[in-house]
Amino acid sequence: MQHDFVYIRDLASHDGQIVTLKGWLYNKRSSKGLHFLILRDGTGLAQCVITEQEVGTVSWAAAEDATQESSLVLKGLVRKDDRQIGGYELVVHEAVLMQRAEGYPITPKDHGIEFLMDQRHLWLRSQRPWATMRLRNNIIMSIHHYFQEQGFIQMDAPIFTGNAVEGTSTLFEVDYFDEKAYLTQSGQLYGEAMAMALGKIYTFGPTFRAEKSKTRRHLTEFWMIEPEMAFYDLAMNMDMAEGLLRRILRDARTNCGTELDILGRDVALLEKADAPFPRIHYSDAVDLLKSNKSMEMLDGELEAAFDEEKNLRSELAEIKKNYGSAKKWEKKKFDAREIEINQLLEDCAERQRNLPKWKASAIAFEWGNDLGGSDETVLTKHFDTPIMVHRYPAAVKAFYMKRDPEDDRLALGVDVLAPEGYGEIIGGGERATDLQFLLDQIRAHGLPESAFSWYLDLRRFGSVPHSGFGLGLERTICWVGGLKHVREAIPFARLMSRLSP
RNA sequence: UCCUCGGUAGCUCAAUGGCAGAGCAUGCGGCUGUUAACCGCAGGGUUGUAGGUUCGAGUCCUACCCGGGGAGCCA
Repeated sequence: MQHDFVYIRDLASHDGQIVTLKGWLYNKRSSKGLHFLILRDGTGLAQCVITEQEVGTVSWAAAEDATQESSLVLKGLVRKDDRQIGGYELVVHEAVLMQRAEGYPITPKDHGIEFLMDQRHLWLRSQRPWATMRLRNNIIMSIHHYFQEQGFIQMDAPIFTGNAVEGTSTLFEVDYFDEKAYLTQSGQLYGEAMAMALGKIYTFGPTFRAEKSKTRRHLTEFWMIEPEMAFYDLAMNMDMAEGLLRRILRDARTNCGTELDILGRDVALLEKADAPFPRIHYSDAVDLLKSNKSMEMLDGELEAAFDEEKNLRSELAEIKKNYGSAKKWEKKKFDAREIEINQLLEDCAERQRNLPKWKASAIAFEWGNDLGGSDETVLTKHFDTPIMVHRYPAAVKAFYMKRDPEDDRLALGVDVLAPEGYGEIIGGGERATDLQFLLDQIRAHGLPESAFSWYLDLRRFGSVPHSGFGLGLERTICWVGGLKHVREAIPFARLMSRLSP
């Protein structure tokens, strides 16, 4: 493709040349007869210097008038400058203002999450979303490469379904030509049919849950990757899941250095996570959860939260004491630090509330329960890598799970829990193969047998051992990128309280 | 649905029950190498809504509305 302009990303290869950049004004700093235009073009940021003496009146007026997010065409000389982020700047010879933006709402200053989510269509232009979307793209490509290189076939499950898969989640109901239909909560059962036809397949598509969950880990619409493999048992399934995650980690570290830097991600933690994942039997997980080691860890963190609060409060008192005699620029610093301290104090208070609850939950935990969110967090705090907890009590898992031949109370399921409190990013397991067992399970779960007749055909005609899992894309992006909320990991998040933009 | 925290200028936040403020953004002025540039001036408010207590309410009480993150459920 021939362009009459170059991208900021490619400036290094145009050192000393006259080029044209097209983009939007990200920020502007000015002095007399001089503007520093920070241009954004989707590939990166570049500082473009324009001097009144060296350009015509039309170009100078364009630079004078340009406001934040105005669209611009800038022609000039590419010059190496080590002070710049990209290492290069543009000495502008000619500037054209395509459109003058007025009142761009996102100023170069802190904003609250609600305001930013209302402006998501514009917020995507900012640095953090820019880095996040590029990381998302990289992770998506890692997933495709990983599966394609092993001969998997990508095929998608339907989005409209006639019945609930597991009978537990709340689904979105839609009118389907006067019939009830639901938006899919999982392509799992269809994936099994496709695996019986093509061997190894994976789906990659949207999934919908109508749960009223207001947390940093939940979306009502999210993207899920669900591989399904014929002739794979639980151990092979776990190998596949671990291989996928470690591939994602490796590719992100190789390809997304700039993005992870913008996101402020501690890359050393990602490096540590790229090591063999411990595989923990449910019973061992219960023991670890209730161990002295866990209790000491929780006590230690609670103590740390109180210590931190004490230090923050004395710093705050110190600031208030010195505020009156401070110079103006010092007061600005004090104000900023005070806001920061207030936020940290809220974090401390939350930990002080949560940690005793987590401890109580761990103490009260009994073999046979499902692991709750806090229990998972406690377990993962013991490790630097994701952990794979396998063989859960069958009672808390879906009807299609195969039972453990060594302990009929257990199902051959596995959850992969990411470190640093990110929690469950994969759920999966080995599927039941016996027709009569599945019929019994469907009845025991109170599910309509008729809806599963096609699924049961998979056991009537050449039933084989098979396994698979579901990977939550946004949760994975959060973990790799060190994000706080899944809503940052998708361009336009759909939440209980948000359908727009 | 429950628990918990919050709602003050366009944005981020201050304000012992006692004159509603700062920074950023915007406008104007100054400054020829700035890195969220800086300096000066100006405009900008029904303190979420409705009641109540009080000489006096942003602040205390009651109800409601909206939002944050946590439980349940899950990826």
